[in-house]
Amino acid sequence: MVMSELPKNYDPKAIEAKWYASWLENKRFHQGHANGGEPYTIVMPPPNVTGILHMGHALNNSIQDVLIRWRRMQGYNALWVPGTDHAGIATQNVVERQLKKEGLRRQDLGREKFLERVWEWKNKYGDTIVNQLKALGASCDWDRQRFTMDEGLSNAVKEVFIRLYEKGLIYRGTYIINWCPRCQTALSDEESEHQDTKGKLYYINYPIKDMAGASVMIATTRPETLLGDTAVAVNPKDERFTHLIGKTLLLPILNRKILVIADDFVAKEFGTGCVKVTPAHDPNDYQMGLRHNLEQINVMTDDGHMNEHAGPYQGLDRFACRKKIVEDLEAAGLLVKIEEHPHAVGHCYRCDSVVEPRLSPQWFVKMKPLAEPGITAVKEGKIRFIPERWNKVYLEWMENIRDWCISRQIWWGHQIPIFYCDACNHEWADRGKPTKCPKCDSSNVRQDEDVLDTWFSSWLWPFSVFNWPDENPDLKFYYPTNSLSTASEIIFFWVARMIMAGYEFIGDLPFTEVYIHGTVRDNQGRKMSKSLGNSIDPLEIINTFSADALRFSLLMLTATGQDVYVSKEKFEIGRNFGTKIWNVARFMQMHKLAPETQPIDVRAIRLNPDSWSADDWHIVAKLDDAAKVAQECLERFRFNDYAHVLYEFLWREFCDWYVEYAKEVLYGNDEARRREVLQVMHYVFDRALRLLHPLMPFLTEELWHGMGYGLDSETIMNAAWPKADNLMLRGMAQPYVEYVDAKHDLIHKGRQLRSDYEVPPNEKIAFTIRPVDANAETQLRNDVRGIGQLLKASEISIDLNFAPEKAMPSALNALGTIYMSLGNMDVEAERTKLQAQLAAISEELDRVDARLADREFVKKARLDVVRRSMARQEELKNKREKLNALIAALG
RNA sequence: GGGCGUAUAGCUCAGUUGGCUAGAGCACUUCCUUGACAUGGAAGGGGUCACAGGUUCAAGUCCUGUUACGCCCA
Repeated sequence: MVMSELPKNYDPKAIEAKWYASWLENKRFHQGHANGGEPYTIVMPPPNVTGILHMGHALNNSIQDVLIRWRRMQGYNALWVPGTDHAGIATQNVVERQLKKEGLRRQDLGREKFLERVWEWKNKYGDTIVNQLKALGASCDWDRQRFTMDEGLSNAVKEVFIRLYEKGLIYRGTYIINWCPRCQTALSDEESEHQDTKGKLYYINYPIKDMAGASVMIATTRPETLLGDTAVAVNPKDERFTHLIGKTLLLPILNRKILVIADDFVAKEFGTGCVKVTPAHDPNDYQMGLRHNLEQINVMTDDGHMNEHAGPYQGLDRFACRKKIVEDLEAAGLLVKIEEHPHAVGHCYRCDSVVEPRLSPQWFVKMKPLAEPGITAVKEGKIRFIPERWNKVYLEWMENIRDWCISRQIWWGHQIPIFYCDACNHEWADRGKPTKCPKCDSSNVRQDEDVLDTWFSSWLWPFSVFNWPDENPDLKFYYPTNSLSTASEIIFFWVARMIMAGYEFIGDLPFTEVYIHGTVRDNQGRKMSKSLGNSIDPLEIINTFSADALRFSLLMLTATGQDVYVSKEKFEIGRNFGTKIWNVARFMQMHKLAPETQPIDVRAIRLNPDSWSADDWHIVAKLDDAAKVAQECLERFRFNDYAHVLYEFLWREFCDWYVEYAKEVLYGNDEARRREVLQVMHYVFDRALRLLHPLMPFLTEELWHGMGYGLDSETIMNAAWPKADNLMLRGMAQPYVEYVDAKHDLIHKGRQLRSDYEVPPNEKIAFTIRPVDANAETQLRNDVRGIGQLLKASEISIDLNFAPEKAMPSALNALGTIYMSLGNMDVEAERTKLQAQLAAISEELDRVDARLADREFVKKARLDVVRRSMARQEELKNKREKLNALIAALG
């Protein structure tokens, strides 16, 4: 037996570091197509290079690690591909902040030098989160770690852009886009986050030209944009205003002449029914502008200040301008009123600035044609969201998909592979870095300045990590991948787009299952965020408890797809569980066989069921149950139930019952029994460790070796996943399982008697059991010592004909009636107790009687339900009879 | 405005296709340092399953409505 002595205390820090290093050194996570087998693939949602591990990452990556470790043990060619995302705006912001401390702007460095700085930053800090994932125990194939801006992935991006461009699905156009004045770039619709804001609705009079004193009242939430108004619109069906259509108004302050137009878009109910039209600053107004041929006047600069079209307000910040213009309108007597108006305002998802809808020339992807196959795939169930409800959210978005603004006015990212010839105005896409115009041969050639949206590289992730467009065996083997685990926030940004890219460029779906986990929140239900200061640092938890504790607790608390509320104390669950397992392992090690006997080969245990006690059968059957349930839970992404079943099995069934019961044997001197009980323990514990391994990889690996279950050259990572449903075993075990469950109840009842009569735990006391029948008698007789041990009994008598001579505290059980010998007892208290039980039983019996008397119930309920009711009725009647007898016996 | 989610013990949550006496962890009460473990053991208290209707032999579970909170989209 290769068994090393386990130290008294578990030291997770040293052990976790040791095993992770060993796994890496032995390339345990590495996989390739050449190893064959059935592939099981997960691509990790690439965290931002600027990222630091938060609870959301910890949860998501624990989930993925559980899945991949489980499949690996099942014998799949399991591959988990990690990587990081260049996170265009976020990373650029970080480096710009750094520059600012040096008193520099990126423009001071110029594009090339600035990019050098970003790469420097990336090389220095970009692996922070990757290293944190290692502390978590993530079993990713780090040899395959990718970065969205590495050479291969950049090629994939270029290839995709050019294919779409040549297909006519990428176009450049001037439209209203979401502009972040702080980041000074366009954003996609998804990157503009709507936040409910307590805004105001300003009612303003626009004087009618040549009609002194007459005016039209409009309502707006953004009064500063009136400087760019080129019309006022009313609904043509709105009789209140038909007389105004065609009239000329004087734009307040600027006194520019604008017309009143009629357009169906105007909602009669909103505001005053008259709306100002600002084609350069509002998407709806823009459309209206096109319909009516209105001028588009952009009144703002890139950084959110008013420009030369803003007249006296030029140079003011947009919000300062809002304030000023309202004051001026009031002074001019044109401001009618201000109302509170809660509404949603777009905010930049990177810097939280208020987004400015603004007319701007940008690149777009035409999405409708790309969406079609992705819609079909989910409708036909080829791709499945878990929980299912996300199907609807996804389909809703896909069916109403809008074109994707992909150009960003930043420097860090994939530069758009479009080139312009300034000599002949030719525009073309190019995979290389052309220096000459292919049309006129001029060298007056420049590349488009913009870079692509970060998501334009992430949407290719499931195949670009396998070096697409290069056709290669890994790509063939591992694509499509299997499970994708991610948060709901990212369904539109990423999941939907990956599906579209998969179909468009590979002609096949990127994954078959999308598990959407919940959001990690604090105890008050708030999202964890830096600004709220309510985040719990996973690394701090790993430090105070362990990575295993973090993983176990987190998953134990996460019901499928529901949000998780965590606080530091909750991680004690995992820590305590780990300690419990550690200690039971130490207990097993304490018990050695006599030195002259052949040692147990824990790696090749040959069980002897012929010599088993009921408890041996019971624990082996319960292990089989646990394996079965664990398997089902993992297949259905029910991680909390998976954690729970192992917790229950190891702590309750194994430690609390089986081990306690085994002590009677282990401290005895029947060597054959000692041997077999130890064998059963090792058999069960080995398998339990394997079942637990995906959740608590470090502790299980340490114990698996410590107990001698694995050789130095092996790892529990590759040990076989215990198969469940040993039908023959289950059939044979069934009677024992029923008996032992009843025995546990009997012991519980005995302990209740002790507690009821305040017998101190360390005081031994005699019990007598009157079995219900001869069969129970035999079983109990075989078990008296074990039962006595758990009841702390001085003596246990089994007596089929026991009749107490004087009043004794007693309790009923399926196996018999248990009596406790007490010097002198409070008869009245015992009577009260038994009568309370009798009342409860009678009450329930009445309900069951009534149910069974109901013909409709008997006729319509399922057979097994009726049967169970009848069995219960019998049982209750029985119990009532016996309780009456017990009460009578009290005298 | 539309959609989704949640409401079960003091707290945080499970509860699968309706069917035994609604469960767990934490917290709480009492007792216990017995030979794995006090990061532990034993026993216990605590629930009108948000509210109002309905369907059904049977509803925490299904349907309708109401309220509260949260999220997403416009």
